[in-house]
Amino acid sequence: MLEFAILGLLHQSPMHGYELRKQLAGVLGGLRSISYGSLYPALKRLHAAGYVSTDEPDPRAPLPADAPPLTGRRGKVVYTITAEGKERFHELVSQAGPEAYDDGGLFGVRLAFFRHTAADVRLRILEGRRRTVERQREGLRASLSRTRERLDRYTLELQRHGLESVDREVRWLAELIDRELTDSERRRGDGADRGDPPAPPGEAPERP
Amino acid sequence: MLEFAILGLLHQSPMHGYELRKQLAGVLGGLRSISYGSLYPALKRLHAAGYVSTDEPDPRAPLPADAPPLTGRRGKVVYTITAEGKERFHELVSQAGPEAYDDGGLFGVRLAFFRHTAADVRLRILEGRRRTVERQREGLRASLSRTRERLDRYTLELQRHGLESVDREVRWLAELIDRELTDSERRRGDGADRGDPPAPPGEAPERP
DNA sequence: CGTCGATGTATCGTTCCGATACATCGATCC
DNA sequence: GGATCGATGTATCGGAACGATACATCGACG
Repeated sequence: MLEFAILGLLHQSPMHGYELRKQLAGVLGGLRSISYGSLYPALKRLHAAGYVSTDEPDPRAPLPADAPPLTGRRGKVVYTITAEGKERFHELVSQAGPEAYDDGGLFGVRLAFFRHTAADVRLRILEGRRRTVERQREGLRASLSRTRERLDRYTLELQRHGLESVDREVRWLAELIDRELTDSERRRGDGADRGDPPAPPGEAPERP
Repeated sequence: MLEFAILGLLHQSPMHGYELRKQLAGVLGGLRSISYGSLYPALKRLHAAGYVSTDEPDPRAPLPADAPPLTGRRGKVVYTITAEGKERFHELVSQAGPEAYDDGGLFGVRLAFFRHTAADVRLRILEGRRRTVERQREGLRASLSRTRERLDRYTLELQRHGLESVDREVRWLAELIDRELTDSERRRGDGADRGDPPAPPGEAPERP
């Protein structure tokens, strides 16, 4: 999941790890942040795989068990996506399998980078997500109506609130799907009538 | 977090690991389930700490690198909470620090076992949770109004939906707190007027 | 009688998190 | 001038939880 998000952000511009973390929190809606204990290992993996490059060309002198103070020339590191990284990102961004929508976290990240995602893939992910959440909702409904009498009021409230949340998410997804369909239809119409380019919708208009 | 939930469930009756997992999923509202990769290590920890006991008295014969098929007499194991475990649970259930409400997952579990929690602790946890979520909401609002123009419509939708969810949670918590206060007042009144026992509210009425 | 789904125990490798240490730099305060 | 404080910044450690998987038993159903 992090792999996708990091490549997506670096795709826009090179960054420090610190900045990466802040952007990530912003994109995910502020609730879900990520910790350094995930970020730096992930960057290391991406670097090892050749998907990102650093400006500092590995000043990793061994110095084993040296002076305990260890004044270790801690320099700032700028991470840049490589050509292979961009390729990898476009490969990831065009996947629409269950892994893209079964996990809510990854789905959020996918949605945040929808502007790099083809229209048909967008639609498949949204519909997949809807089905997943609908199934959750049905399970929840069944469980609730089965055990309503045996639950104390706190557990009941918890489940009621959870069910309402899931319900709202389904409606939200339905709206997104609707808009997606309307846009694609309008785009087809325009394309046939006037030959407009099929620009992905929702792109922030460039402000010169 | 698991420690609390497991002890809470075993507090009601002894169970197999499998049953434990199902109950846990039910209590948490069906969305958040937990995997065996968490459950069995957690049970092992609790067993090592002396908080739960098993019926099978450890038939762990060494047999190192024996026959690869290894027909290993896999018996069912019933986990039972010990006296130390009950003590531990009551210790945990009376804590109202930030750890009880800063993490949403743990908060959910705490709420699910509110019927074992004293009224003042309940109130402190609910109010703490409300403050936490309110802070999240303010951060989200600020971030959204700051960056509204630069976001594409998908990210915007993501944040809008997130904000609405958080908003709903705040209102939900406010309702729970209100009820808590009303009940405690009513309870005081009843106690003074008629000497009713201070039974915790919301208990499922026993059906004989 | 076979096989299929539910019940059941358990581990492996991996991802991710929380806490923490260390370091630099600008602003603000006294 | 200098002290201190918060933001920026890199990094690791131990542990918690996950997803996938293997293995095993058993009742039901065709």
